[in-house]
This record gives sequence, structure tokens and C-alpha cells, in this order.
Amino acid sequence: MREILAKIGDKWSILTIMMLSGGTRRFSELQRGIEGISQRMLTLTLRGLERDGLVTREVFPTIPPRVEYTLTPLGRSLQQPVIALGQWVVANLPEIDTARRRFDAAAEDRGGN
Amino acid sequence: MREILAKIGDKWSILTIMMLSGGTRRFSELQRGIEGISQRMLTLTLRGLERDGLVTREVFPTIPPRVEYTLTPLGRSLQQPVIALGQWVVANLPEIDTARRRFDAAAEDRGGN
DNA sequence: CAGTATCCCGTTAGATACTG
DNA sequence: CAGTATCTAACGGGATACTG
Repeated sequence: MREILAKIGDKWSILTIMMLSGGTRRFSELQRGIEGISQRMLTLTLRGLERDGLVTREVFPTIPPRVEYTLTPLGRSLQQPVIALGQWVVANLPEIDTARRRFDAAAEDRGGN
Repeated sequence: MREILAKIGDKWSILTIMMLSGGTRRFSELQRGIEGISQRMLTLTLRGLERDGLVTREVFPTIPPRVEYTLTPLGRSLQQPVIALGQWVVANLPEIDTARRRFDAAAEDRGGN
């Protein structure tokens, strides 16, 4: 369970699932949509999701090549929780930021590093 | 947002929040409840959650010392999404496991190392 | 009890270069 | 386009020892 949570909860996995919630996407679309992800990490993330049965990978042998990723039914069942989490983060980002500044300022006062 | 997700999505944070969903807990209770966490990681995780305003830390200057951790309102607002995620994992663990074995077996066939 | 302080190693992720 | 391969710096996290 720890291991599954670590994988599902992984930031790249969450962002990828959020992207795929909008429907089938190509590799390059995902990379453009997920800010900051490297080619390597996108590949590894997609392989992991595929392995866990959350995503299917379909290759079109055209030139140039084209690969499409789609959520499986299992993957879609994960949408609700994951999107809820994502929305929570977006909604509460300002409050977290404030809390951090307060915490850091207090640490500073106590003789911060 | 990436950074917040990375922190929230962290396995220890999720498990800690799940533990604290049951109410206020002492340091040692948390350590016993979260299987596999080290003293160091529990301390670091709690500091992070405290910094982000999700958890409060209350020290009782008794002998022996006693420290209690409680979810803040912000932390409690995170309960729903986090617990939903945890429940999804528990509910779908078998299916994920099956998918993995299938995937690994297929890789094996294709000459997987 | 509830930490803090070190040491240290394995994994991870970013950058870069190459390919079917 | 959609990867794979390789190298390396950074980080995570365990073990251990010490303390208010």
C-alpha cells in the first residue's frame, strides 16, 4: 500500500492523470501540457501508469510516429480522487503560502539558521 | 503547484494525515501507527505539515515530555481528498497487482531482461 | 518521550546526445 | 515524433548516537 500510494501520489502521475482526464493525448501534447516535465520523466511516468493498468498506449506506425495515451476504466475511476486533490491544491495554494511565510518568519525570530 | 503536489502527494504525508484524521495523536502513537516510518522521517514530515499550516504542534512541558499533533481546519479540509485517494488504493490494489503481473509477463515475453 | 545531529548510500531526476 | 541511453548532481531516507 505504501508503494502504491507513493506511485499514485507522485506529482508527475497526478499531473499526467489530470491531463488525460481531458481525453486521449499524444506524447508531445502531454509534455507541453505538463509544465516542467522532462521527456525522460514523462516516459517513465507513462510506463508506470501503463504497468499499473491505468493507461493504455496505442502506437500508430505512421511517419512521423504517433502514440496516443488514454485512461483505462480503472484509470478513469481514479479521476475523481485525483482531480479533487488537484483542485484542493489550487484552491488552497494562497493559504499554504501564507502559512509558510508565517512559519519561516517565526523560525527566523527564534534564531533561524 | 508542482511543489505543493509533490509535498501533499508524498507517501509519508498522506499516511500521516490519514492517521491524524482519527483525531489528535502523540509523536510515538504516529510512529507506531505509520508502518515503516523512521523517527527522522516522521519529524521531517510533521515539520513540513506544520509549516504548510496543515497541522498544529502542542508541547506539554511535563516529564516525560509529551507532544500532540492535530489537524488544523486547513488540514481537515484536505482529509476528504486524501482519504478518498487512500480508499481508492485499498479498493483497487488487487486489480493493480493483476495488471502489473500481466504487464511484466508481457515484457518478459518480448525478451525482457 | 520526543526529538536533534551525523554519516552515508541508493535512488531519482535533470541535462544531453542519439535513433527507429 | 517518440522515444532510449548515459552521466551526474541532488535528494531521500535508513542507521546510529546523543540530549533536554
